[in-house]
Amino acid sequence: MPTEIGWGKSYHYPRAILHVDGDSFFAACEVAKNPALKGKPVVTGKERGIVSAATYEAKARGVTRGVSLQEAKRICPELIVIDSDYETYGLYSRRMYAIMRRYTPIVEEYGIDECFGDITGLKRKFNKSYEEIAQALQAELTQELNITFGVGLAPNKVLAKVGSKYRKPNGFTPIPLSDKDRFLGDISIGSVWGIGPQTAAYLTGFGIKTALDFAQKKEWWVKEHVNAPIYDTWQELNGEFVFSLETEAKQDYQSIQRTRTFKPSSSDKTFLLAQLSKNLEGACRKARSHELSATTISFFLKSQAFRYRVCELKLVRPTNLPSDILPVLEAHFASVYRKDELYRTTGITLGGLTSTPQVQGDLFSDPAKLAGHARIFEKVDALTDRYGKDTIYLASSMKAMAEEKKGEAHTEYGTSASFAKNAPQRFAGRSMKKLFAMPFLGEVG
DNA sequence: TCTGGGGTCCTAGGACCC
DNA sequence: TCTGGGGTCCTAGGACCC
Repeated sequence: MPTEIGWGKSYHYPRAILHVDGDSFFAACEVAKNPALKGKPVVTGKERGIVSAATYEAKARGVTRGVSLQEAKRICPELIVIDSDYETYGLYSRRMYAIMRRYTPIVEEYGIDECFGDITGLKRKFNKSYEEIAQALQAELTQELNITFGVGLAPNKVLAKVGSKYRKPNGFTPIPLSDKDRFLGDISIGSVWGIGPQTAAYLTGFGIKTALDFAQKKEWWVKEHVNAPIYDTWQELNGEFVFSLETEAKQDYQSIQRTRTFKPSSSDKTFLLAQLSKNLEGACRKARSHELSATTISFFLKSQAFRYRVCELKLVRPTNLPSDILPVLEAHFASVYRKDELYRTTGITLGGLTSTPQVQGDLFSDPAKLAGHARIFEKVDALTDRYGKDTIYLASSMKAMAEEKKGEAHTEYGTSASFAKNAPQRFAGRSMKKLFAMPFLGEVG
């Protein structure tokens, strides 16, 4: 076994994987951005009405993630509540990735507040042990970003994840192969990366309570009782390197989703359609900003009892314009709507994304009209970029905006429910799942 | 954690074909 | 007319992640 010099005991890592995870990242970014907040109980998530992230000062007073702001204020009256600022978080995120890249080019940008790095074989280059490299990285992150990070060092991603969350905040936990069982015995099966509530409950049924219990199961047993991804997780808990690092910065989306939850719940059809219209606007805007077009859409209503009713459709040609999709959505709304049910959430997903073709349309649609719509939404995007979101929105979204925009001036533009007047008949006789949306476009304005 | 929003991937089972 | 066996593709939905 190779030995390492310079950091207490010598440990062997067949592969040296780092995982870095920001402590209370969103809240920490706010404090880093505005040092006057240092030492104070701060939470983010004002716009959502629940706590997204809380500083340790807030946590010390009993504020936890996910509680309503009302409740949080009650627990901690001096609490400072801030709107989420994803632009800033993204900025800090990129700086975190950049610092990791000083040590290795093999970096996976896994999430806004975390990343993996592979430093296998770099001891000579830095003239340091793996542990020392990890600690140097951690120190640089803290110094330069004014945010603390949990750091894990292990032979693979699953174990590195165990390490980064083992001690908080500002923890560093190396998990060498020879020592891993000591750590795995401490953590519940459900807190292993990749094992969610369902799988945890299933495994607990076999008496598996800790990560160690699971790791020690025989391979034949594991193969027989769990699916492939969980089997891979089992292998990593046993020190194998299975999950490789995805170093390509993810650019393309498989799908784009927008959802809205409202209180109180509603069964008002017009209101729900307006919410979906907002969802659609947002999703299409994002698609346009990435030059993507959808070939399928699905939308849903979620009831108070968290029951989903979903409708999925294929589009006859790729598009990223709400004016194309809205009529289709309206035409099929009835398939998910029950008037005696209260709904809490609406949502829409654009799927089958392809890069937007230069010239949209097919043989049967009017190219001039299509180009006109495209131009209108270019203008909409420009206005939105300049003056902010919700500067301008579809008339069909108005009822959704009414509550949020009380008294504020705003602009509306055309495209209304009348688009879809003839739509239902066009689909007569076809089964729900096999419907194809038709490119019926109406006038704008 | 009585529950916000945005994603990805896996798999069973049906449709269709030879 | 009834019967085999096997492959591929797609979809629906489950499960998980941050």
